[in-house]
Amino acid sequence: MQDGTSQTPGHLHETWLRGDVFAANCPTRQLLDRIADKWSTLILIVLGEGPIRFNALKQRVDGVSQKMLSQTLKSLERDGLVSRSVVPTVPVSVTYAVTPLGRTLMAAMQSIIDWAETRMPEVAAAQMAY
Amino acid sequence: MQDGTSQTPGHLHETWLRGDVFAANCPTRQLLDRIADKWSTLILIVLGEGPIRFNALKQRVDGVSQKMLSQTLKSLERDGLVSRSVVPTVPVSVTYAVTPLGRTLMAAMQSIIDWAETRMPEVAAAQMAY
DNA sequence: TCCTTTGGGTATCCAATGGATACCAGGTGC
DNA sequence: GCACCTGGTATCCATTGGATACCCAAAGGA
Repeated sequence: MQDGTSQTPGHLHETWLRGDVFAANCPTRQLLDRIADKWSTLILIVLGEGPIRFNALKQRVDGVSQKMLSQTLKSLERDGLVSRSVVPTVPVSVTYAVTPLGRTLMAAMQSIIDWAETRMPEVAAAQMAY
Repeated sequence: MQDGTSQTPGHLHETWLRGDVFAANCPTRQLLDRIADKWSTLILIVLGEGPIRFNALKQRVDGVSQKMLSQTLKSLERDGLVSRSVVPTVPVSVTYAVTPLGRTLMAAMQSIIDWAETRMPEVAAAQMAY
């Protein structure tokens, strides 16, 4: 099937302005296609506190299923944001950690987190008023 | 069914710790539940360039369906991030704009956009190498 | 010996979400 | 009368996500 919108027959190649988020080849768009889902960001934030094993991570990220945790970690690993290391204990334990690249992304996400902490009450109020 | 924390969507106690992203009542978590989908952020960014009509917006956000555009705009409006104004031209045109609150969110998102523009090549490279 | 537990998953099934398409209102120009 | 505009809804179907069951291999208990 189509990998999302990555194959848009575009008339956009030469003239793409800064911040052309609408175009499928924009880096912001590509980033969002990767991490703008319910779990990726949460997982990254928890991993930011330090390396953690699969089941511990599952407990910290409230509500995530094993399936989605495994799947999301795989995709974060493929993107070079998270590293996976198998420790041959018994039973085998698997530790996940944020890579240096992932850590730079987390730094950028901090302003979003700060916004949420200061402004979410206003959003909640707006929704009540609606 | 041993988890015991599986669902408490409605009422949240005031005892949430700072940065508890794992808990469902954390503000960051709530923000992500609202805007961490494929279209919300893209739509906000395009709206950030100035007020725009429905169909124009649909053309700028490459690949969005009418259904999702309409739905996402509705939810952004409910959250007080976007305003909707019906202009009685003929045919009726509907203009969407970012509210002041929405604009503060966009400011916070700017660091993510900057990250994407500088670091996405590394992500792409990581994926190739995988 | 068999049974259970433990960590880190997969396999399977089913509900919810997203996308494509068709249709609607209602005013305009042809 | 008919097609066409904008800004949507209604409908159908494919994909995604969640719940649950199961798997592997080794340890530990009865």
